[in-house]
Amino acid sequence: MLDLAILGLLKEGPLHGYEIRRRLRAQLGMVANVSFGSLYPALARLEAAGDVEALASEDDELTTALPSTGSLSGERAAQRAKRLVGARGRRSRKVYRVTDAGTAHFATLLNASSGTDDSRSFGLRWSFARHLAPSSRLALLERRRAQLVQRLGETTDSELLDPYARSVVKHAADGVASDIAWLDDLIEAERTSMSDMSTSDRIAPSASAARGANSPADAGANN
Amino acid sequence: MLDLAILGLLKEGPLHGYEIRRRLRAQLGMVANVSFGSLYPALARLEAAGDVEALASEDDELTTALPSTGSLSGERAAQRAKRLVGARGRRSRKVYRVTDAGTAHFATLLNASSGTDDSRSFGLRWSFARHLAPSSRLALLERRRAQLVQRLGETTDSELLDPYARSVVKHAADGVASDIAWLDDLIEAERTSMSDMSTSDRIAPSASAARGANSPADAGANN
DNA sequence: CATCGCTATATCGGTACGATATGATTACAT
DNA sequence: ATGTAATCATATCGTACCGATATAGCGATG
Repeated sequence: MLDLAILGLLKEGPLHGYEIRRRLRAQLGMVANVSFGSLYPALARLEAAGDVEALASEDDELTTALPSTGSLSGERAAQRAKRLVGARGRRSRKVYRVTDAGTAHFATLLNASSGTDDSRSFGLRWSFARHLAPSSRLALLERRRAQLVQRLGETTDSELLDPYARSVVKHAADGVASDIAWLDDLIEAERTSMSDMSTSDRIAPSASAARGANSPADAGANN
Repeated sequence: MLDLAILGLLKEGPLHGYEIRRRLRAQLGMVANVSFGSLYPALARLEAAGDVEALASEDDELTTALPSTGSLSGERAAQRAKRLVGARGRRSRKVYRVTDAGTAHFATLLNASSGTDDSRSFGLRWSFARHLAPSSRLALLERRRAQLVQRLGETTDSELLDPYARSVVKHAADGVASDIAWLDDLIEAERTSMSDMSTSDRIAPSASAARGANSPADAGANN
């Protein structure tokens, strides 16, 4: 569940652990709240499995790609270059790059029909939906919708609970209903996108639900 | 986080593990989805800590208090009573009862201002809010509200995300906003309840937000 | 210059989950 | 009646994640 986030971020370029966490919290902080205690073991696990590999931390074009560490303005850079000989920066940060096996593993995780189905897991999957084929996207949405409908059906909204507990259950059920409505919107958008793709020209640069997504499908649809 | 649920359920009467899980999923399935792999270790942990103690499984007034196991209609009951001599039932189920130390621990957990603050933790806490003093209830609500407001503020809703990820972040932010609105309603209800309590008679059996809750405050307000 | 804060990696203990094993009892079909 | 499927009930194992903590280099502030 965390391997997916790491591999998905690393697909856009090599990063080190601290920066992975920074970006995950900045961009997907609402969805995945990852901590160091899980991130570094996950990176070690992925490296042992051959899904990622550690670069030698050359920090040649890495620091230029990371404006966050910035504030090195000329004189600072010279001072730093004089102090740090060769290939070691502040604390020898380990920069990871995704391998081919890691790309395959990412596709497997993203496309997996089983696994845990809590809201954070789905949110993470859907935030990488640009790497899925349109049919897989639709399947993922409808699978998730069926799960939520089942959850709503299992709600007993019984009156034997005190008002506080009942309030919690009611609010949670409202949240699930809101999720279902959201999924319905997404499903409709995906459907119209697919029909637009099939009926119009191959290159239709506007009015698509997936506008702005590069490489619309690089993970095979295995179902 | 699970100790709270177990102790809260056990406050209403002794139960065995399987039944604890059954009730938690039936009543608070939206909030706490507990599994055996965490429930039984938690029970053993609580027993080792002295917060609960195991009864000898007499199943005299326990099975009568559990209509779920039912369908024992006369003849079945006689057959069963003949078969099972004395104090052991189907699989020697261990019935737990909360101790005084467990009650104190429950109050501590419920009243704790620190600890994890995810939505499931708060939902569980609030579903036992009848055991809190009104001032503690209000403090809990406003603490949670401040956390959610901060979460919303940290959202960057940046446009550098692709439409799929942006949709997830947007929907999550909407959910947080909905939670804040819900909390505002609860805060207002608690405030009016407190002012009603202070301005009207001591015994006002109707028009209270906490109507139906027995023993309105048995956990001390420690803050 | 000393201390604080940020960057950066790593480990530890505890908590929770899913899968699985085991066994006893009940329901149901053959 | 007998087999067999389902349910009740407890327990354990491996794994994942989190919060707290340790360590350490470095820039900025006072």
